[in-house]
Amino acid sequence: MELDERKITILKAIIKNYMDTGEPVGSRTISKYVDNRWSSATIRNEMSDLEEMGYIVQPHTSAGRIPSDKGYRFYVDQIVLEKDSEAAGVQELMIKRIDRLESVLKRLAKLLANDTNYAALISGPRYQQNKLKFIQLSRVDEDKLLIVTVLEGNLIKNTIVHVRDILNDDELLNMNILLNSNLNGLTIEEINLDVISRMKQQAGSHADVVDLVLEQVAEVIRADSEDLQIYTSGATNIFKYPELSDNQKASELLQTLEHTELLKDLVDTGDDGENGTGIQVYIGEESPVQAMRDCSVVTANYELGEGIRGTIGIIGPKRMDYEKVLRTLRTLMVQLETTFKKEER
Amino acid sequence: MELDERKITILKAIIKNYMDTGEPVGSRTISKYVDNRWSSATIRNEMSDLEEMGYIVQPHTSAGRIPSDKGYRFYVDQIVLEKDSEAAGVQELMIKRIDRLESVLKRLAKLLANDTNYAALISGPRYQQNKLKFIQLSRVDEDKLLIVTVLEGNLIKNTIVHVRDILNDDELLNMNILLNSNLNGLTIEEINLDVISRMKQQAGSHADVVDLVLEQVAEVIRADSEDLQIYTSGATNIFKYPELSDNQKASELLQTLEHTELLKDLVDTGDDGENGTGIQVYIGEESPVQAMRDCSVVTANYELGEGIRGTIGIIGPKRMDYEKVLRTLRTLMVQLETTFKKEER
DNA sequence: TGTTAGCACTCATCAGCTTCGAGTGCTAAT
DNA sequence: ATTAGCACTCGAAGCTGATGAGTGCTAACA
Repeated sequence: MELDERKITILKAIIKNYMDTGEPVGSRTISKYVDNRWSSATIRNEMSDLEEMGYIVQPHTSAGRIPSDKGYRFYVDQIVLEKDSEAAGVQELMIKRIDRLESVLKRLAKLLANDTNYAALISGPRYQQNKLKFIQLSRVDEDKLLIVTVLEGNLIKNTIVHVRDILNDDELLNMNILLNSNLNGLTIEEINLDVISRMKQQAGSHADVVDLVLEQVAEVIRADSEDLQIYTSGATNIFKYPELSDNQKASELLQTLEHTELLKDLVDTGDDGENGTGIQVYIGEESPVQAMRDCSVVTANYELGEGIRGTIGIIGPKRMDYEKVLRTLRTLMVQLETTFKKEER
Repeated sequence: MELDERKITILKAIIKNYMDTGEPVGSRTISKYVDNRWSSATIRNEMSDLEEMGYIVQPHTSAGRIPSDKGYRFYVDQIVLEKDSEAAGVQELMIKRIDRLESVLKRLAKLLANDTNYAALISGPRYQQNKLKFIQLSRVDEDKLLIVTVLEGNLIKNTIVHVRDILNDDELLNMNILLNSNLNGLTIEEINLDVISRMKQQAGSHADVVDLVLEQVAEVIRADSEDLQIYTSGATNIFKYPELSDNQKASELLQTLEHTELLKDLVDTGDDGENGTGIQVYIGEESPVQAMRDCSVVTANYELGEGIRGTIGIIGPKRMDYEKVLRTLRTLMVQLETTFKKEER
């Protein structure tokens, strides 16, 4: 059987209606929706066909129809196809003054959740190869040193360590020079025994400080590549959609959103999306996360230059407003990139 | 009417039972619970009295009784009274290696939620008066400076700024000396026009760099005192308690836990608790947060020395295991303090 | 041949009803 | 003062029938 013009019109009408109401939609409703172009009986026949073809399903006999995963998939593909070239509409999303990337991401997730009324998820950037850019030792107390480690991509980490061996100002300056001249531009793999022993030799009586610093630096880099940061926001938005908010499902979904380690499958994809936009849509069972099989998930990969990449995602009911979500995500990508570029200037 | 020995025994039995089951408890149950010391009829008379005195309520006629807020209050006061001197039992709570305070707090919240099966809340420390301890400028790129600001209490903030005016190494060194000699030990209020103009004068041709740095420092300090960090964990634990997990209540509670600004009333109290332990128990309506009127909230204030204070809290059903929660929180305080002291050494 | 009107049928939902059992309050006996 | 007994209450659970939205099928129509 072929998906002819009329079937497509009816299918779209069903999906649109279901998106609005969340209720199964019947043949009479559709008949009215298309200005009685066809009677409910005709619609019924077509619906019967559409069901046979797998685009819609009946939750139970003599209820209206709701779109199946395949139906949504068709709809989404249509949208992506039709609207992709269209200029993204102006959004009122505003990213204000930036302090730390982390706080931006958190705020962004909140904005996104508010704007869409779905749950939002955002992963902190992962850095491909962590090259050391800069190390700075400073004394903050008599016996405490502050180690500031700057990695490629201007990722900054601080550590305070206690030292037994107290350096005077000149020694500290020399130590800084020593560290930077030896370590700058190296990845953690490149800091081998050879480098270390050379540094220790140069450090002379303060070799143990070198040890201490290296240990902390290694720690910092490891910690950074290990735990992927994921922030979520608006998780409770799911209560706005009856089909998700029965206790069993809501509980499961919220628990998943709370335990970010369960979400890493969503942000792990280096995939650029089927159409090169970096945007991916998972409908129902397509989702890699078990608890989201009754939802749709839209993810987008952002890239802030220098190989710093992360993911933004929206989790909502299958009847989510794909058009809006896709539009919002696209706009956001652009905004995030420009804002960040301006910041970096 | 007096709360005699028998009434107390019965009241405790009711509360204990209700804590276990979450169901209203009837006279026969209590009669069995006290090894038939009294018959169900006697218990009924006593329960009638207890109800009249306000310690228990009937959710509806011919249901068993459940403790009222006043009943719980009595119970908690008893526990605090009886067990306060007792040495806190050994806890398996372990705080491992510390990197940043923030991550410790997050992990702590998670631990706490797991351990208790209630929702946990933890507020980052607020610093009473933010004195500048140390400022360090470093060049990270040709035209970018890293400003590391260390506040009293070793709170470290990083900012990267773009500079038009490029300093060479010597100038940078001098700028660092200039900044530190003028600003160290000052609170933000103390950085007045006088100080600023003096610094600009000393900076000579690089006065605009001073402006830039001061602006960022002011920003850092303001941001820090403004937004109180609150982390929550285990919010979905509330689904484990039927009396909290109907859709209406669960949704409201989870939304409140998600919007941390609504929680600040819980952590705002400089109060040390009625008995000087820094622990406070809010039962039902006593809670300052509207959405928690069906819960109990236990908060504890921690102090990491140098006026750095924050709050840890547990949110659970009114029938929470107060004894365990109080014990856990007390132990945690001690652990947090010692771990942190060791870290600071 | 495609479209439509009509009709019998299905099934979720809801209100009203009954039954069941846990639990109470009261009274009279111990 | 305590207890046994009994009538009573009320929520929960199950059943019933009415309602109505929606379907599939058939026969008539253009």
